[in-house]
Amino acid sequence: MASVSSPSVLLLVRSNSLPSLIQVEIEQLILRGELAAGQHVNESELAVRFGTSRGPIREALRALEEARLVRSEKNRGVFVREISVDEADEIYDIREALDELIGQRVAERATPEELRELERVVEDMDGSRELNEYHALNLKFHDLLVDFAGNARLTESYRLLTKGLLLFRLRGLQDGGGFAVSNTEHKAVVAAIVARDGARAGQLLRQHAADSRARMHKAAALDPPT
Amino acid sequence: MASVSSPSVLLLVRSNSLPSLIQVEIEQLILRGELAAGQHVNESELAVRFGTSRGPIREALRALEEARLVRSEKNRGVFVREISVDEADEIYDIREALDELIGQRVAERATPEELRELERVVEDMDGSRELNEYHALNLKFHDLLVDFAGNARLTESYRLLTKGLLLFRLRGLQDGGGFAVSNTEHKAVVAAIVARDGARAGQLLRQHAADSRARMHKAAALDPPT
DNA sequence: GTAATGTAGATTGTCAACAATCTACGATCA
DNA sequence: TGATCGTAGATTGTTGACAATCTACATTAC
Repeated sequence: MASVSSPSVLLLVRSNSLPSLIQVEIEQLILRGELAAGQHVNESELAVRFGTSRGPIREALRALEEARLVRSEKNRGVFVREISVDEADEIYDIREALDELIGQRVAERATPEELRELERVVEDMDGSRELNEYHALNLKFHDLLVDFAGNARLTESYRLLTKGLLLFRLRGLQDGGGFAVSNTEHKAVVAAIVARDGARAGQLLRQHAADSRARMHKAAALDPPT
Repeated sequence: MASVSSPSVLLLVRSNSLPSLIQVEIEQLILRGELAAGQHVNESELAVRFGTSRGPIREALRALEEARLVRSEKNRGVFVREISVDEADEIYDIREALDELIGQRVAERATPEELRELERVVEDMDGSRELNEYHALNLKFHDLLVDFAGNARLTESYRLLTKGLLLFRLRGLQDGGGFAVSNTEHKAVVAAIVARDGARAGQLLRQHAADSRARMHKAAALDPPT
């Protein structure tokens, strides 16, 4: 059943086009693993699911292909992309550079209110005892950071890379097999930001990304080598 | 006339899908300025031009929208994107970070043969007296650098950003009004790379991008403030 | 038993037509 | 004169149908 969640759907359909709505919907399907990595995506199936014809579906899939979330083989259709360790490494190379940039910029330009918001999230993580909650807060923390960097295009690029990485994690392994992400690193980053030490904040955030990469490698080593 | 340039077109049509071919074709139209920034893109017009129906055209346009080369307004169609100075600045923020990464990586991993190729291009630029030739060599120089960084995803991201910038330049102004790009900077970069000094190569390449940004600002200041 | 061949069903690629919406321009009225 | 309304043409949004291609399975030949 094509569940319609929001109450004011009409407003969305007025401003956003149908293909773009379908695009985010399929993206959610992929990111939640309902469409597994490597799986073939059936156009007609999606069409009946969303109650449209195949046209808008195909347009959405083209956009997702450009976003590198799916790949397309002529006359065979589109497949959910699966990311190898090497490709994840490539993404991490870029992400580390962007994280450094983010740290610098946030330290330089975050408003006092934004600083408080960052501190609050880190405190909440400290108090969190549940894995899901902790994970959500962690995502939120990094989301806030990019936003506070005050560069829309940077946000866009960063989110795109992150989605690619998520695609890898959904391949089965979960962040180093546990929730090893220590909150002490987050605290150090926030401290540097509050101190307006851009260089240090950038350095710490880059290292944070590097640690995440290391956890990925550790998890991949325990796994069937694809 | 839909000019068919290559002799082995059939091979291309066998492997690549029609929409993806149309996508690069439209992209060329935009990047060459035949479709001017801000201009409305007519689907039917392109359809007859490429000898297809509107379906594949629309798919290609969706991909170009995701690549941020066009924007789309519901029921009004798609328009070639126009980049403001602020947006170009955002892109330059990212590009500087990536250029530093590129410099580092190339210094660390370029093969002797690749080093020679870089040196050759810089020499050719020295000998060049024509603006077009110099410009083409300059583009080639930076293209080689990303390639030699040995990270496909980085290449992809970098090229995407560069296209966005090109979109800005085509708004009328040409690279600081002249060809101010001094070759001495290129030589310094290559020297650092040959010396395998990654840190310095990265720093120099970042500075090179920053200079390019400065030229853009200079040109924008002479222009009607959009 | 295995490999090659052939066929049926399913899926993608493309198209042409129709409905919905927008835009430009002229008519009408105060 | 100026503003409002309404209509005609053009353009986009979406659909259903058809052709081309692929995939899986059964049949045949060796």
